[in-house]
Amino acid sequence: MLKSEQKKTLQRAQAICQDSGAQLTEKRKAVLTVLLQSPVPLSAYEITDRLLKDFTIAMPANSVYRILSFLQEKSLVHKLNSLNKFLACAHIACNHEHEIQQFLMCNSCESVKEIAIPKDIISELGDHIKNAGYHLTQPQLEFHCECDDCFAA
Amino acid sequence: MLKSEQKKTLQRAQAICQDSGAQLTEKRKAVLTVLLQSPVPLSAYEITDRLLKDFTIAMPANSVYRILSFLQEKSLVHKLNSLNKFLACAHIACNHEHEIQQFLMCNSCESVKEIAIPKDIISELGDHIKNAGYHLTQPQLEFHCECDDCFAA
DNA sequence: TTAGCAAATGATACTATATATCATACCTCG
DNA sequence: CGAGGTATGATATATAGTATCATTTGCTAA
Repeated sequence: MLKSEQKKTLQRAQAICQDSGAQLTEKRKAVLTVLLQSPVPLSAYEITDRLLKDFTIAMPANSVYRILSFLQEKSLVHKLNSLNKFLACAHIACNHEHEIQQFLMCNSCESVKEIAIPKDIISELGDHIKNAGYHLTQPQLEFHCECDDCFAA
Repeated sequence: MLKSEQKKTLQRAQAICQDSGAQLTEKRKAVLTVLLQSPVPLSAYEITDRLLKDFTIAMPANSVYRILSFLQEKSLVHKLNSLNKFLACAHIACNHEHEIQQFLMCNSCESVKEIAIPKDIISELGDHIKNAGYHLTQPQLEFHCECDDCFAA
């Protein structure tokens, strides 16, 4: 992510926090920045490492998890449940409503793309699930893929 | 799962192993039985507990994981990546080809149903993913839901 | 029958992921 | 200033998973 883009994103994040009466503290901002700078999702402990190396911040594990929870509540960060890793939301800076998230994860290079599956496909899936006796509540889907580059190689 | 059903399932599992020149040893059978008897998916350590309580087998963690890997290779057991838990394949006894698995998991009662999403929906998803620059490799999908009973309550 | 090999399991230690509990720091409002 | 809330830290522990090497077991071939 470009520096200028990043600055704008952080400003927008700050605004989102303030709207709900919360504060984007320095530490929270540092965690978010680490994720914004990473091309791949990071584990909580990897975030700890980066904070130390890049920001000289020694943050204990529980604080990292607490801050990640906070950022997830504000939809600034997502957790990839199948990888136990975290990534910054790709849509902080743009203004569109936060919708359901789906993730495409490359098994080779670990890149992740956050996409929105069209409503009609989701609702088809929802119908199918309903027939099986379940109700889809939080359709965060994680697709294990290969990206075009890795696929070609 | 009924006792009689279970016996049949274990016989079928044994046959599946033998077909590939592998053995369904007593310990492997015990792990599979624990999973067959559980209405909810279990973590590796929960399996350890059940083995001790129900079968008086004290199995170290690494053996449990090794056996689970073996059973996964034979498609007798699946892992729910978003929960770090394991469950017996619902289709051991029936003869149809093992297809791609999808799972509906109830957030409340933890019940899991293993379903097959129609090919055309999957391929719609696949097309959409291709447009985003990725190739779906292993479409195991895990849907976090509520089951009808819990939803009604 | 038994030496020898491969497959299966165990012992042990360790790494990685995550949470619980209580203490402390630091604002802000009266 | 002091009370109360929000944020963070210290510490310990729970949970998930892996690595390495040793031992057991059971087959196979002389």
